[in-house]
Amino acid sequence: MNLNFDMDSFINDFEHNCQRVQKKTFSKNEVITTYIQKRNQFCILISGNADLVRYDLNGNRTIVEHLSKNDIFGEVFYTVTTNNELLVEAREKCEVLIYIYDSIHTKCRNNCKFHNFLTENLPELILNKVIDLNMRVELLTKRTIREKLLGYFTLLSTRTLNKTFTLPFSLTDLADYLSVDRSAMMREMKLLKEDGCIEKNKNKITLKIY
Amino acid sequence: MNLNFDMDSFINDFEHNCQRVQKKTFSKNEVITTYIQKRNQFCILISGNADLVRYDLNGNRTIVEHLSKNDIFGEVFYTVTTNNELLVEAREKCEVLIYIYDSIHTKCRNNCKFHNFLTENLPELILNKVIDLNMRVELLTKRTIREKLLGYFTLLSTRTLNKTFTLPFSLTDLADYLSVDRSAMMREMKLLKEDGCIEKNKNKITLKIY
DNA sequence: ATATTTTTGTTGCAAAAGCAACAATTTTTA
DNA sequence: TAAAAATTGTTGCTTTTGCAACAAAAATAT
Repeated sequence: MNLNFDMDSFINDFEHNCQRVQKKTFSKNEVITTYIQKRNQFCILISGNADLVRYDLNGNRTIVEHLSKNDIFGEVFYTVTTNNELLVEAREKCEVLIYIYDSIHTKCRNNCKFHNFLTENLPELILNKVIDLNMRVELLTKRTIREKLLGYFTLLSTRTLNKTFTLPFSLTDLADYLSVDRSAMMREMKLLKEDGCIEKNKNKITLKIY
Repeated sequence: MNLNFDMDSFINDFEHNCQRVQKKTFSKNEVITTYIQKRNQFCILISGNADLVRYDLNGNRTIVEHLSKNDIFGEVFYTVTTNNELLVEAREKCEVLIYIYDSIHTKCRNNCKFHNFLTENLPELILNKVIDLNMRVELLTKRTIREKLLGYFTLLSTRTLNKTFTLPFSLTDLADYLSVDRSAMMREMKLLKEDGCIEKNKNKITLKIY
């Protein structure tokens, strides 16, 4: 995600002098956090990528969000009404800033770097989150698997400024992300190839239309 | 939506001394704004309610968002990549604050009330937006019409603290909101009644389970 | 390097959802 | 208040999607 400020240099300079912020490292497949109880946790993904996943009662897995560098997450963004469990799973080695707060407004007593950073940049971080979520809603409201696939491919193509791009995750995960059955998605993908809409080998896709 | 600050009293006191903010009134069915071109429009719905709708190439209408008092909207929240048109339609008489800005950071030269208000309260307003959107994603990722209906009803029941509640829009709109075919939704609703999961007359629903 | 696990690709069949069409009711408008 | 428009409710049929199961390929772990 493109930011108007330099997160990296902030992170490099960041001294850990605030009791309420921690920097933690997670290895592949570790659970970074869960959204079970309300504890006002707010996290920033500094490096790596992760997924927010939900397992429902029928055993379906849904990738609710795919998180990459500079994305924010945490149960502050949720009213925990669901009866399904939400987990954030590291997809590769991840560095995460974890922060607990009472309110967005509450400033740290010692006027620490991190709080100044937050006050300054939170609106932009959250705004980016809203933009991401709106694109997610756009995708999910599409009526057919074909439209969802094409919509997602168009998104990736636009982002990379290239008709050819690599999927950020496996096809199994893609189905869980689009919230559709994997075999049905594979079938539709085959049809898209046959119709000349896409080319595909492995996780590399080329959009032939639009 | 419950806010930690008093929007109403701000609005009442609000004097229109900033060139970049306008307060406008719209009557039922008027188009409040469109998300066609990038012009950094950011709006706050002061009263009434409205829908953000999309019409796709197959003639399907989707209610992307249902907006009510204190909700924020505008194309700042969108990267306009879609080829479908997005419109905000007033569902009843609406009062709207419309604001154009270069960046969240840019402060008004005359240090006006509105800008102070924004600086102070924007994080909370946007945070609420994120929470809403996450619930929306939760709903849309559900796999069946039945699950979507029950999920939505549970949401309304939780919000109103009551097993019986009135839908905020017509059944036709509900289908467009859940992004499913209306007749299929009606059929599922009938089954829900037959299975004793809900009771229903007109737009009043009672949840019998959970 | 080999065994194990995960992912990919495929299919037949079943279930769910979409489409079209229409009548009945309710709401809106003239 | 009568006419027009929109919403609700329903159904038969078609299409799409999901499910289950399996083989092949690839990735991962031992």
